[in-house]
Amino acid sequence: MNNADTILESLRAKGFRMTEARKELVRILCESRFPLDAGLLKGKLDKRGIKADRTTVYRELEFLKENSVAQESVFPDGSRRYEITGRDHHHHLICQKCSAIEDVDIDESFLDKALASAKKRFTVLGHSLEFFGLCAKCR
Amino acid sequence: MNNADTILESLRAKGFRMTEARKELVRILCESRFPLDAGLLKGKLDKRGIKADRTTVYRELEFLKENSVAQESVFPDGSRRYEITGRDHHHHLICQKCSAIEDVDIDESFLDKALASAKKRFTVLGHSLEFFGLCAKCR
DNA sequence: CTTACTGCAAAAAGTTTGCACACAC
DNA sequence: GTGTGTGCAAACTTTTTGCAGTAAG
Repeated sequence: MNNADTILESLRAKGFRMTEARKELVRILCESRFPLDAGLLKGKLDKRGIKADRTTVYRELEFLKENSVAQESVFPDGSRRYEITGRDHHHHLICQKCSAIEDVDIDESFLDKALASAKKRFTVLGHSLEFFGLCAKCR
Repeated sequence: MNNADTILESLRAKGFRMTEARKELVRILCESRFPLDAGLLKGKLDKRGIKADRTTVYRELEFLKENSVAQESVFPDGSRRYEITGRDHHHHLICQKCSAIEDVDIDESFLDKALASAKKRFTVLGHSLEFFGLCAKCR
């Protein structure tokens, strides 16, 4: 049983229904190596022959977010993107020219130290860190 | 001569015109301790009795960005915000409850090291790093 | 007087909402 | 059958564009 099926099974166990849009969105998110926005997801559904309204995609993403299946993040270009949860915490390298997106893992232990003084006056719950520049093809 | 006047003078020296909207936007950006989006800037102009259309605000922000007077960044909530350039490089702590924004300086020397391997296949030109959580009042 | 800059109207892009209907279970 | 999930239309938010008119220098 692959990752998508595991996720879908746990949703079903919670009493949620298995619709084509839900199943395929979870599969697409599991297969993607980088975060996708609502428009891209709608496009992929179309290509796979799943007809679902824009509204359904937005509502489903909200649903997946609420159920901790997908995580939302806003990219430096303003796009609101979603990726499957459960992956190791990581960040992205975004090509300014061709919009290619790669994962990058960085050691964040420094962040705790660097934020030590700030944490006295602020409870840090999370962060957003993305890098932009040029990918191998475009530089 | 304060910072805003210095900036305005250099713009005038380049042959650009001194309009009320331009002068006041630069002043507002200089005075603000955190980045503002187009809507907030429009509101501040209104309060100060400067009537300028939304369009003018957007065009002026584009102009200030092109002339390196203001820098744009997209916040984790999706808002596109602007702050005056020339300040030391820094990041922000954003309260999820009341939307308060504070500056935070962190030592980023680690980033170079952490990105060493990624830099072999990607030219890193910049990054966006914001923290979110709860401010002193809200936690 | 020249043209940078502006306002207004309209469009575009992304996202949300209300409501009746459909379909998963 | 029950209620979750859907499509459609419309509204909303944020940003952009075209064009004729205004005003800074």
